[in-house]
Amino acid sequence: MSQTVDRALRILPLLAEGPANLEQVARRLDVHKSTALRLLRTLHEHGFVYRQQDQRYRLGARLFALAQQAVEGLDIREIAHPYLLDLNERCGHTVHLAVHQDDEVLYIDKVDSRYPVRMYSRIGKPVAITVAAVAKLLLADLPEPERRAVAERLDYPAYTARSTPDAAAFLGELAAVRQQGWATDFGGHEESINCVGAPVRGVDGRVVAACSISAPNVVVTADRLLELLPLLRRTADAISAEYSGKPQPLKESS
Amino acid sequence: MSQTVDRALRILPLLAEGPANLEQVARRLDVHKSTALRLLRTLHEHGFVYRQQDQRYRLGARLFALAQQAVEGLDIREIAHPYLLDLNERCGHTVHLAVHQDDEVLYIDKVDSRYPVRMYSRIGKPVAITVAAVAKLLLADLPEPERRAVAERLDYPAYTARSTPDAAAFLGELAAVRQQGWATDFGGHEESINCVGAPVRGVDGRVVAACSISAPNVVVTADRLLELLPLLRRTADAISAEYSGKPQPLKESS
DNA sequence: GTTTGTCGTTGCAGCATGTGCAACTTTCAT
DNA sequence: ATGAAAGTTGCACATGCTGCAACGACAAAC
Repeated sequence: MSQTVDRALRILPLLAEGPANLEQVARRLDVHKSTALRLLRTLHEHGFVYRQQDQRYRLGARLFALAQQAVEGLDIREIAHPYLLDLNERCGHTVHLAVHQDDEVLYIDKVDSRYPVRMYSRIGKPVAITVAAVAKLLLADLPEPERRAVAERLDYPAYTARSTPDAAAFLGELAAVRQQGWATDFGGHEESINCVGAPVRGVDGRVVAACSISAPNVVVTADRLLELLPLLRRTADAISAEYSGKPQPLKESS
Repeated sequence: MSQTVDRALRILPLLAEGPANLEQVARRLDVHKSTALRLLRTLHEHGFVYRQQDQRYRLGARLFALAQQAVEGLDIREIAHPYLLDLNERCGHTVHLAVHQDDEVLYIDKVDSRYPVRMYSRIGKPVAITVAAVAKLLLADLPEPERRAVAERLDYPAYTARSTPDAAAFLGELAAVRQQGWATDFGGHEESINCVGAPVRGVDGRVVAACSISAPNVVVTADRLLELLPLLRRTADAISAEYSGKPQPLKESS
């Protein structure tokens, strides 16, 4: 739309390929040297471009700083919330969003079931880390040594007969979860409550959060709950896309 | 320099603080709404800016992708080389540059001593990982569980009486190195050779490489070698700065 | 030491391009 | 329904961007 800005922005991906001097930039933009010079100067003043000793231009630190600041400033909860509402709208069950921090997995958002039977959980409350689907997803993404270290640090309370018994079993389960890209908790925390979860990933592919659908046996069986998996995964992927700033996440596709 | 581009670029840090709508952007740029709209559209077309459901603008994925690509494309060796030459020029000793990969620490560049007595090392050769100063620097920066895992995987050959004896000693040394920001190897590999090293860091502060000065006892004592530490650290910091694309790394200051 | 070539930089005239305005549309709250 | 608030469009004007050509700096070639 704006010719000048358009040209300036085209310089950046060009420099991302590797350093380039003024003439190369001018040629690839198909503009006069002096024009390229002015654009580069402007980019330089803003720190987006940097000039190394041999006078060639490179991408500058500002770019990295910006990207980092933007990532830090992102609030998953804010972004995810409308999607969680929508998911709850479609399936009717309780929906959770959780993140990992300091050896704990915390619920940071929740949309209650529309059915009269609710499950006990609270925003800000640590989840049962050894059994919850969201916890498995978040821990499964850790690098191997750290995953093992955490697993060995944890206690394994026998909430039910189906609770994860020990670190070895937990690590095995994490490997499976990592592999398949989703997780379940069938009565591992409370005998009558089942749960499926899917990961939310950031730009770099790392799992930054996990969301889940939970429902008691009396409302849906585990099998029926699993049928919601595609919907859940689509939702998680949509949140990931928006969180990563992916283009065209607009719902209007006509 | 270029008004249009300048305005467009000022939008980015503004959005890094958090999402903003058209009017807010226009107000902060002190331009008419329609002007801001055109700039945002151009940024949008290039993927630098992204529009979330509530119509507010955010930084887009392109920015992250660019930053990442730029980082990957950076060749430490190419950037560091002139600094290593300069360092060698000033101190006269052998200078090394090393990186960490796959449980090994490799020399990737070397400038030979000006003294007749050379030390044995080759570019591309794995260093003695349990004793070398550069290895300590690179491993000390790993997250705790991984550091421990690596330390326990290693063998601890007794090259000399002063070689690191076992994993516990190594981890202790790594902790100290991490703390002080530099490392030494006094006769741990070859009885008569000493070495000081300093880390090169990337934008995010992580250690991406390490450089060192090595010299045999017959040329300088360990004490004299340590006097070169400030020079070495300045060099490493200069490489870090350029590698991170920091502004004004031009030697002309006046 | 001069010449030649390459590349970055500057000043300027002309007009393409970006600007602000005002009117229109859309969205949302009341 | 009605109004306000925010986004969008078309247009006339002149700002500020463009390309040119000339200059300067530097290095290589002879």
